[in-house]
Amino acid sequence: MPTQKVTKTQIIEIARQVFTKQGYHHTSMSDIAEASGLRKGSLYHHFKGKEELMMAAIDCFHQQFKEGAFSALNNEELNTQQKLNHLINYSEKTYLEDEGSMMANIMLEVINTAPAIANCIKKYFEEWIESVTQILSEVYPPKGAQKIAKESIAAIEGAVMMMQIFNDKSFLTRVHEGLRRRVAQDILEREAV
Amino acid sequence: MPTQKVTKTQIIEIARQVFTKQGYHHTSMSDIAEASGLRKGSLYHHFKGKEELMMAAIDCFHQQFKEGAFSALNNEELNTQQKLNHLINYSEKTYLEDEGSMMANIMLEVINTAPAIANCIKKYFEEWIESVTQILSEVYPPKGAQKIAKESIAAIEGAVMMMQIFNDKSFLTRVHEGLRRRVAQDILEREAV
Amino acid sequence: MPTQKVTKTQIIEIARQVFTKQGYHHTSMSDIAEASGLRKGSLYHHFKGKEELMMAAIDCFHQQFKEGAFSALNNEELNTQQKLNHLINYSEKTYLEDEGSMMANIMLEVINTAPAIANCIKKYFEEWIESVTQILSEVYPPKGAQKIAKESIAAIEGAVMMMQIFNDKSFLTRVHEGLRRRVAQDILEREAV
Amino acid sequence: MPTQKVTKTQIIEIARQVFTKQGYHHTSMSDIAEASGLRKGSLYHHFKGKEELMMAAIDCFHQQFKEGAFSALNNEELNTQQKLNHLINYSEKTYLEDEGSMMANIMLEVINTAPAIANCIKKYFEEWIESVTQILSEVYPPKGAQKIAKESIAAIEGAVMMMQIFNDKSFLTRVHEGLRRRVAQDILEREAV
DNA sequence: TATGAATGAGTTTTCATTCAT
DNA sequence: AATGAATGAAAACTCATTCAT
Repeated sequence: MPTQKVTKTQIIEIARQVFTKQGYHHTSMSDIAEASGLRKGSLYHHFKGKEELMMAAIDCFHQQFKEGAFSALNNEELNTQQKLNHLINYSEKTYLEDEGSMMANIMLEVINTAPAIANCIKKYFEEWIESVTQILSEVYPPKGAQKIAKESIAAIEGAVMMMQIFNDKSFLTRVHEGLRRRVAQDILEREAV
Repeated sequence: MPTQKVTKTQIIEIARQVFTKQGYHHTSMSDIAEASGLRKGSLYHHFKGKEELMMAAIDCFHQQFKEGAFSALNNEELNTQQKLNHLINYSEKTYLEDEGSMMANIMLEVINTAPAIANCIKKYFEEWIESVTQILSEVYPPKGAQKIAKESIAAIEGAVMMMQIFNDKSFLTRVHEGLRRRVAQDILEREAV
Repeated sequence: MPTQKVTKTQIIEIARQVFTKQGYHHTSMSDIAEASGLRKGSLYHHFKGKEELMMAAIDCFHQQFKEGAFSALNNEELNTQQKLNHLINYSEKTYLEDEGSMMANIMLEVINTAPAIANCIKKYFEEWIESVTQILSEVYPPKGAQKIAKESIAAIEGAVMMMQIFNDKSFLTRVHEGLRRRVAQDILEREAV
Repeated sequence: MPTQKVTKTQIIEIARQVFTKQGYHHTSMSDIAEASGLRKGSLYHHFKGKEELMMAAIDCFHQQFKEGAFSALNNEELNTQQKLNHLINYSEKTYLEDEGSMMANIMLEVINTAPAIANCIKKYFEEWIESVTQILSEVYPPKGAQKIAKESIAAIEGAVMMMQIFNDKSFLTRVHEGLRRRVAQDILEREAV
């Protein structure tokens, strides 16, 4: 019937959840339709196709992550350690809540099969690395900063994966705890100099 | 009089490559048939179905990893550090050659959609963790050994993922280099005690 | 307070163009909506459905042809040759402008699939033949008049088709030129008798 | 079931008939499947898609026309008039049997919507014109030969269309009769010179 | 063994149409 | 009048699987 049943934003949020659980290729438009209470055809009123819907879900996550995590970056009231802790805490919270990393899960699936989507996700990781690098540059030399940023994010993604595999959140909490400690220590050392 | 064109082992090896590139759900039996020079129907003489073929590929990889990596475990001529370095080297070599981790790629895809396969892969990771833990137990207390094993493997898998995303092997080489250094240092310290 | 954006007549004219280019079955209501600056749903305020819209376009063309071509029929100031030349000129002009014959294009498509539309178009051709026959009857015996009328119209439609296929207007201009010459000659001969 | 039910050639022949009746866009793969006693999916075992099937039907018709009509061209035992009469007879017979011209019907539908198909059909008309031109060149000057060829073929196609519209075969028989007479007369005149 | 043919269930997508606002 | 949302039916196409040869 012709009145609005679900907003576009709601559909995207639902799609995000379904895609996170089932992956890109194994999620059908029917699945998302059913989950959102619409009929298959109605989805095409809001999105040109499955790919566009997937990218909308990615952009939605990216945007939220930006606002939630990267926002601290430009907050001048926070010192380096506070900024990093904010990022670490936000990352931990998000991945725990989602019980996995949509970005990683989808990425591995589409990297050789859906370049448009892969590109979308790549930008997310680039931006994440870039943000962390930027903060770390306040205490490390540029090259070292980027190296640590890459290492840390890789470690987090690896931990999220293991968390999913073993259904064991300690993988995630430990990496984040480790990062927090490392940051504290390194900053202490720098300041001592 | 149809003579054997491709051996079962060859098919598995080819399937492993295709699955690694394209994932489980996006790889069709046609894809594998084409890649192996057979027709679709012929695959069913060797495997009951797609799932069995996938699991054969997983088992094959698992077996190779076992022989290649875990073998060092029981070699009494090697000391702890040598054993660990062997493991680290083998891991690095394998992931570099495959340009990705089939186990991780497939796992994330099937974890909620194909439990039989997921279980198969889970065992691989369990065994890997177990093996590393065992070696580390020669120098660390049991709890700590397992913790480090989990951390290290998570870090490696995260690095493999990033390597794929950014098409940059340094993610992988750096983690392995880091592990080598850590092992050397830790063992030195223990021995000093 | 929705004010009128496009008149019904304008929609029909636009539909006529789109149908001429793309045919009946391959033209969607969306296509026509888009071309006319309306949304799909709005078309249904003016027409019961696609079929009615198609028939409106046909009727519109038919009406124009009637006024433009057949009008000469009852003009008592014109002699037979002038009437025929008027018809021939109008036909040539119309088909050149439209770069094709909507009536023919649509007819062949719907003849076995949409009888209501087919009937509509059939009437157009009947009327056209009838009109030409009527004029020709002023110089030919009735049977012969109809025969020539049918032949001429068939020749024109065949030429329009070839014009579209080869994107070559000479097919059309030559047939019309041939008809003009034939008319002139035949009438001369009759008068000589 | 896995044994062959219909040959590829039979499918093409059936498709040709269905396409001729219903046109390209309004014929679904289901229609053809049903008409040929196969299931929808099975058609894709023989043809990559609808377009390929359509083109196969076109090629089949083209080939038959070539063998049936154009063959006389190179038969040195026939004189010009005999060759032309063969062509005219074959054309008449074919269009009467098919109760329409698939080539014309489909062409008008796809000319702006499926260029690959349009091109296929265009080649058929080009070849037809070329063949007639070649024979006519034996009695007419080259330019005149081609002009008459084009005119004749356009006239035939127009007549076929009218035959379909009015379900009246006399359109077709008369054009062909006219052509036969014209040929006879022209050749007589030339010989008189 | 190998394969070509067939199939049913499912995929993404299109589309004419309806209707509350 | 206009429109955005919704929908059911059907379109083209895919694919894992079966089986006679």
